Formats: sequence, C-alpha cells, structure tokens
Amino acid sequence: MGRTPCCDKNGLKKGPWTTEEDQKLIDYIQKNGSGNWRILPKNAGLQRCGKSCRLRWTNYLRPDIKRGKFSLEEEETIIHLHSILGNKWSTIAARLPGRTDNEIKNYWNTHIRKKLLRMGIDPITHSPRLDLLHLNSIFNPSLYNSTQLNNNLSRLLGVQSLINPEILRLANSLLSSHHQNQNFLLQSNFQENQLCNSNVQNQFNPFGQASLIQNPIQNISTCSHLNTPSVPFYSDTLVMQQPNVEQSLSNILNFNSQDFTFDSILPTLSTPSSTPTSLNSNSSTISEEERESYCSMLNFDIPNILDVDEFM
DNA sequence: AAAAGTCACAACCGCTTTTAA
DNA sequence: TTTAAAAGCGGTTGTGACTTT
Repeated sequence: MGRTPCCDKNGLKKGPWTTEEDQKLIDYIQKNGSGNWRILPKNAGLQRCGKSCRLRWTNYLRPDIKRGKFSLEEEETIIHLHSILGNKWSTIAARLPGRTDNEIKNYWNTHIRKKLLRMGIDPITHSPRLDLLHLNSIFNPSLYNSTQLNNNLSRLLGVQSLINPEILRLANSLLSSHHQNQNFLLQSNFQENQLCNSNVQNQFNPFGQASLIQNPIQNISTCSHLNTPSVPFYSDTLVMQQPNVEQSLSNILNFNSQDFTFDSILPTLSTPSSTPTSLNSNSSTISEEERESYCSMLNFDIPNILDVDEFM
C-alpha cells in the first residue's frame, strides 16, 4: 500500500512563522538533519504540517541561502536564463548559488519584468513588444505618404500626455529614419522627448554599461554582455547611437517585417474631422472623457498602444 | 495625521512527478 | 504493479511596510 498521511491537517497552524517556530525547526534539523518531513513537526514540537516546515526550511531558514539585494550580475544571469528557459525557476535557481526558486520568481515579478517592459521588451518572449511594433506600422513609409505620416504623428502627439516618452521618441525616430526631409517633425517635441527618454534610459536600463553590437547575420541587435545572439534586444541605447540611427532603425524594421505581420492591426488612415479643444493647447493633461472622444476619432487603435499599466 | 494606494515577498495552493510500501 | 503520500514546482495570495494624497 501507499504511505500514511504526512499529518492531520486539522488544527495545524498556517500563516507567518514566529521566531520561536523558526528556532524549533532549526534546532531539530541541526540535531536530526532535514528530510522525513512527515514526522518532523511532531518531533520538533511544531503545530505545522510537514509541507509547511519543508518550505520554510528550503526557502528561508537553510544556512546556505544568500539573503539581500540581487547583484547586477545575478540579474543579468536571470534575464539570460529566462530568455532560454522561461519560467523554470528551479532550473534558474540551480545556476545561482544561494538563491531559491521562490526568491528568483518574486524578484522577476517585482523588478525585472517591469524593467523589461519599460525598455520595450516583452518579458515573455524577450523580443520587441508587439504594441511597439504596431507603432512601426503606423509610421511605415511604404504604407503611407508624407502627409498621412505627418497626420499620424500629429494625432499621436495630440495625446502625448498619455504616452510613455519612449513611444514619442520612437515615433519621432521612426519618421526621421524614413525621411531625410524632417520638415514635418515637431522639433520641440522631438528634443523634449529625447531629453526625457535619456532620463528614462539612465534610470531603467537593466544592462548597465553592457555594450550593444550589430549582428551581421541576423541584421538585428544583440546584447554582447548577455552573449545570447539568438535573442534580439530592442534598446534605447542602440536607437540613440549617432550617426547610425537610420541604419539601426532600419535593422529593427527589417527584423519586424521578417518575424511579424501587421495585417490584422494595420490602421486605415483618415484625418479626424475635429480635434478636442484641449488638444490644441499646450495642456499637459486631458480628461478621460476627452481621451475617449479623441481616440474614437482615430482609425488606428491608440488605446491598444497606450496600455499605460504595461508601460509604467 | 490619517486614509488610500502601492510594493515586496513569505507563505500557501494546487497540480505533476517521484518514491516507498 | 499498483497505490497514495512525499516531494517538486510554478502560480497566486495575504499582509506588513512604505509612499502618496
């Protein structure tokens, strides 16, 4: 027959462990070793189930656990391994001595995931985010003439208070990369957003001083620091490098066109018949009602691009 | 100063795989 | 070989600390 139950679940304590409980568990394991979790709680004088004791020991009390802030190297290792393994936290933890799968999982969800999103990288695929690619399609010169592109930019800038500066900079950069003649660019916005974006970059770039190189074969960018040529990275640093901005953006667009299709999300362009009053002023904010009203006039899906929660 | 909102993380839940009887 | 608990694992939640309003 099978094993006997590890414990009677009735009457057992749940929730946070007290220092007294921790000490009982530590004392028992120091004397008797870990394992045999079924009988451990009773012998150690703990009103906990064996599973709770095992998790407390493996995730928190084990003497070889390294506590404290993750180093940049550890963070880069996690990002690298996650790009290959996905959410295989225990496998990732095996490559990081002293770190538990639970700790790495928590750190990913609370820190790294958000950093990648801010950089325009999808934390699941480790590729450029599809909503940013959508932006590429809106400013693709092979689809629209200069007037239409200008209209698109104007409309996007009209709701700029809702947009992450990264989006605005990318929009401007895309247009400048496609057209030598930048007359239709709103230069003040461009400069302002470049400044804003450099601040964002300095604040959030998780790769620190990692250098970015061009991959001549795939014609996309990869991060040499991570040594993962199969995983494309879209980077602020790359886009802002001078004087090869146009070439870099062209590479990104080439990568996009090879790997994604935009048929389902391509906008049909037409100029809005009117513009909400507040959008004609220099106001930095608009109301929710105005936003909805304005977005409803757009034929491309601004709300879809501007998933604020995802960007911030 | 208090209330509301946000964040971080320990702990739990539930499913799958492994193991012991 | 079968069975059921233990162990492993990833997702989710509860809660205390901190920040913002």
